[in-house]
Amino acid sequence: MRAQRPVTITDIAKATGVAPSTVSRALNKPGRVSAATRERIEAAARELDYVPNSQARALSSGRTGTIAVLVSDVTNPFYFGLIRGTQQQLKAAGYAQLLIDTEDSGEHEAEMLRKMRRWMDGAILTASRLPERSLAGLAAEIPLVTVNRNVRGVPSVVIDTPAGMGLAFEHLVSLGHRDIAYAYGPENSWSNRARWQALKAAAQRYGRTFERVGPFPRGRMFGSAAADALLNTKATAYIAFNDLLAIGILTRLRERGVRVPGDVSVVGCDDIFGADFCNPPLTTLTAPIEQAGRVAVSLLLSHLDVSTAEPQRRAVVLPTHLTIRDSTGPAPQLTIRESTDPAPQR
Amino acid sequence: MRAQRPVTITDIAKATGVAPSTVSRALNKPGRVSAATRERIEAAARELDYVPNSQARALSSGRTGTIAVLVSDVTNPFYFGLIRGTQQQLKAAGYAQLLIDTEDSGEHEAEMLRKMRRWMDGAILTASRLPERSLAGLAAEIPLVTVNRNVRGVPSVVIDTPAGMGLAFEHLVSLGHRDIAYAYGPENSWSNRARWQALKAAAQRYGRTFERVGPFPRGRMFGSAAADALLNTKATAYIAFNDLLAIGILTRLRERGVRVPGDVSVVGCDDIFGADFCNPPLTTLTAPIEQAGRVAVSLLLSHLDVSTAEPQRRAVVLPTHLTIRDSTGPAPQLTIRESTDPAPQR
DNA sequence: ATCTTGATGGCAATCGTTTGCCAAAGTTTG
DNA sequence: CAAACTTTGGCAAACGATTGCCATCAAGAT
Repeated sequence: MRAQRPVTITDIAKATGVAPSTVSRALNKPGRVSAATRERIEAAARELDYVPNSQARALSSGRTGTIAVLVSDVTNPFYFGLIRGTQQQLKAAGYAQLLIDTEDSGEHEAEMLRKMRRWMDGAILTASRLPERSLAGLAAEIPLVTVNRNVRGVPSVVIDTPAGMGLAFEHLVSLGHRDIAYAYGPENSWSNRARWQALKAAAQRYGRTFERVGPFPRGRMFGSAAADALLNTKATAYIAFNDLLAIGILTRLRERGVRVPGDVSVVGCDDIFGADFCNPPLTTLTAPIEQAGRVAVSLLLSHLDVSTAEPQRRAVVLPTHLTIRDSTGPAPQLTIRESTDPAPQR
Repeated sequence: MRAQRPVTITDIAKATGVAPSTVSRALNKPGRVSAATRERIEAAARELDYVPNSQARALSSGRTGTIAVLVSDVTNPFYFGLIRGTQQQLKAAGYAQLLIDTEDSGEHEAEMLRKMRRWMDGAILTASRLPERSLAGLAAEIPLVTVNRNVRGVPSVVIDTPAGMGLAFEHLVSLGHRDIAYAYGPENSWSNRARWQALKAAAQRYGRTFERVGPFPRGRMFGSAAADALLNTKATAYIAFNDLLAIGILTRLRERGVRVPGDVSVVGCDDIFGADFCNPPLTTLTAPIEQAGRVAVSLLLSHLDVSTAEPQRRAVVLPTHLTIRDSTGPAPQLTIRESTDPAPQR
């Protein structure tokens, strides 16, 4: 009712009898005007319910107060925590969050970034499908932080799932599993490749045979294909690219009458929403997802402020831990599918 | 690399030898300039990789090309589909989506809306906690569309879960359940109240006794309290405010050794991510959530364009359907907790 | 008493785009 | 052929804030 025409800086100037520039300074550069006038101006601003027009501000100052967060698929539960983390931290710093769904396409991602580079002060790429060179090039134009993607020259926060993979492997080995298989995720996922590499290394360390099925696209529904492929191996324990896939695998195994963890064990990755109440509850590598979002924002914001100062481009690594639930158990004494195991213990 | 200083409309004007105003018109009002010059200008724009500065545009035209979507909690899976729906439709219309988490607080919601009213052309309120009068007042200032909230004068899209409640009730009755209880959700939820009302009406229609426990706050963890409270009633079938609560209830029942659906049946609401793979898979009222998001955007956008034309404020109602999974089954012949049932069949 | 200096506030340009208004064409009509 | 329109393009004023530069004034130094 009250706000017919929005209150501008000029209205405040008129009300207090100073120039618009003084109002601007009083509100933004505290030291630049005398305490007395500043207080008068602040009072008037409050009184008139003044809200700065960010468009106008952006036009002259060049900063928009908006940070874009790009996710490859808003409906992927992995991003829930991430989004919440960024949201928290951004709000605390007075920034708005522009959420963009790149639909898992690198081109789409690049186009969005180009189209919107003027709308935002910086961007957080939570699952970039862009090649390294494009990323590095983009980073030269817009302040960027990547999550779970490590590119030289671009600050990043990565969740150290690869290290966690060692833990998962160890866990399965300690349960007596000798043959372990990995359900490989999408080729375009950096995390997937990193996890696979880590796992291969772990297998080598323990001298275990190790297979891989896939790649499988993102999404729970492909768990069926993955489960079938996994059952075709001689493995008794499966590690899935992520929880979504793992849950899909669990569902399919149940359909096919394979008991978990009686016949086979399953380990997921990320500990997303649902991992704790699926059937059976999933043993998984718990990632500090929300924290990753917060850290990514801090990183970005620190780069924004001291843009001219030292480059301070950092890569933050966040540790994970293994959460053991009911989907893993001792290896079956006799493999249900094959009994061929004449090989010595090691 | 190429884009040192961003290309402006003036650059194009210079390149083609026309005035900036002509460029603006060529790009925005196709009919206003001759086809020949327009083509020349478009070519130049393409050539120079021109990206309009939305801030400047917003400043003079008053429209920002941004729509805010307010959710009460980004991590609530209910919003996943919604966000995806709005995202789709907004992108198609060339708008950007500004996602805002109101943290389930009406004050926070109002403040955000106030602070950001200049950043956006309109807002979609997916779970407003604001009182009716505030909402109506706000709608006078900013184009608004509500989801699952019906306020006079504010266009809305509501998912007709109440009608679906009838279906759920019927389903349980047909399975032989005579005593049904509702796990009441948060008081500040409009949907919750609407569902409760519908259920009461259904109970009356069927002449069944009907109890209610709660209210319970939002969130899965409160399912434990709800389950305990429900077990304290003589009901053999439970309907939960939403799936999140239902899943929590399921978890607790399992803990307490109550079999579902052997001992009691459970019905949820919304069919969120997870409802199909929890243990046991949840019978629930499937809501067209994603569609709701899309419709909300269309509604809002249509209001934006014809602001001066007929008011055409509408309320769209989306139907739901019952998805029967494994959490509901025939009523137990003999209640496990009580055997007192001397009453005649009806 | 004069000069320097620092604090304070105002003027005016600027950011990039849109849009009302006007002028110069070209086109139709009587 | 003149009058009356229609196109088409340009000028210049917004939009609301920021900021470099200058003017003023008071206090301190000489």
